[in-house]
Amino acid sequence: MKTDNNAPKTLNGSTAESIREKILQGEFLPGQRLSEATLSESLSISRNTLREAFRLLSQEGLLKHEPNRGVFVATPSVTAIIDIYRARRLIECQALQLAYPHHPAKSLMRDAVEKALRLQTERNWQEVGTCNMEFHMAIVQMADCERINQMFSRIMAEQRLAFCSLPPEQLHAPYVEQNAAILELVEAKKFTEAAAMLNDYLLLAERSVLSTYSRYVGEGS
Amino acid sequence: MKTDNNAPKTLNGSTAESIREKILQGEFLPGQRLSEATLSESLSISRNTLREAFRLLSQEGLLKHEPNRGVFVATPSVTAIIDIYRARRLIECQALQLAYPHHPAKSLMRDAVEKALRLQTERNWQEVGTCNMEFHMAIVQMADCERINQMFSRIMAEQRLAFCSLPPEQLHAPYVEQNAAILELVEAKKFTEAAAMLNDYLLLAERSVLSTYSRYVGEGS
DNA sequence: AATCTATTTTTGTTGAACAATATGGCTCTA
DNA sequence: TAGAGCCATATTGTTCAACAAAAATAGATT
Repeated sequence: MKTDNNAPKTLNGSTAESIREKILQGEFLPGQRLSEATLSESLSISRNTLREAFRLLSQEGLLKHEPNRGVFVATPSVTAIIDIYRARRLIECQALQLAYPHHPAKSLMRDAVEKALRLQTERNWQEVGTCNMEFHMAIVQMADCERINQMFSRIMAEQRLAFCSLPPEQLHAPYVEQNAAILELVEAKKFTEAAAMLNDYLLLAERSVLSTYSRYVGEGS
Repeated sequence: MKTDNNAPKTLNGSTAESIREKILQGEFLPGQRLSEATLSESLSISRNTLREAFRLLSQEGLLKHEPNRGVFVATPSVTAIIDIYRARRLIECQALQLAYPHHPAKSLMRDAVEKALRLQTERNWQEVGTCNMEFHMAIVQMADCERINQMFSRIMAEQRLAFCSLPPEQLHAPYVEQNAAILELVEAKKFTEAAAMLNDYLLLAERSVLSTYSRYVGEGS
């Protein structure tokens, strides 16, 4: 087993990683403008290096680059949320149908569900959300497709960004049991039923997120 | 109708566009190393600007960035081709199943098929290949999902890159009729059958490409 | 209040410089 | 001859200072 040495080897790479983290951690808020002068000084790096990191993150969808105006933390709009859930339904449900009985990702699903159940009793919603993401990431891994995995993790990062503007409380709570139910169907090798349930799950989640979103935020661009 | 002003407004953006074009046109060959000093001089731009363009294209998958070694035109390996076709089957077939009768993308499919049939008689394989790509792009657009469209066009760019190393002759020829048959099923609103046929089509295409590939190229990394 | 102009700020781009890392060739040794 | 270590070289990574170009701001004019 090789150590997955994914650590960035260049300064612009590690800078991108650091900014990515700050965005997902909520330190940089959606819509916020990131000034080259200010940020490069506060990170003690040159403007050029920072700009390279910006290009990396823009292509990932976490930053939005407006020529001659600056880079901004992406602000998921209502249409973006709809689009994200549409992509998720397409990818996740199909991945689940392509699954086979003893796929290694199944244990990842189980781990995620059990961990979520545990953390739910502690009311640790932040971590429950992470488990939920891991669960769905595991579903996608069933398709055994590297490119799909990669695009999906980007989509989930974008969605996580949308959640930043929302109250974290019960957003994930009702879904832990749903995940458990889906896992049960998978373990019973009823892949088609599992996919159908997942589809309903995602439709419901979308409606819930959208209504919460429109209550807390005005309108997306 | 607004003019889709997609033209890059910055030099690093237009540089990326220009390099992208040269890669897809075969001017830059897979595996080739792009020297910062040489390229920046031949394009009459500064190294820093070129590096920003490199970061853009690396994230698109057209270039591979190896820290401290340089950037190389991506070289699709056998495993990459397998992965690409797996992603295509997942996305395209599902998009086709999600289609509805009067979707605007259907006319795009028809245009692509008719144009391909015309160009086929002229033995213009280069353009036939482009039509084939447009046909499959149109299929994906049936899903009405911007993020899926975007990732798919990246995947197709990567595949086109793989085709650069291959003789262009009959790679697309037998598929024009297949596309026409799929279109017919779609127009007859038999979406599930169309998806099934597309799946077979892609499995066959994968086998064909792989055998051609292994005949012309040794082994991927 | 709205428009235009001038000022200021910020981004875009450049060139030179140096540090850090890989490359290639060299010698030395076994 | 094959391989290990070492040096010179080339390339990438990063910084800095400067200026051009575009956008944001403020002020003056109508």
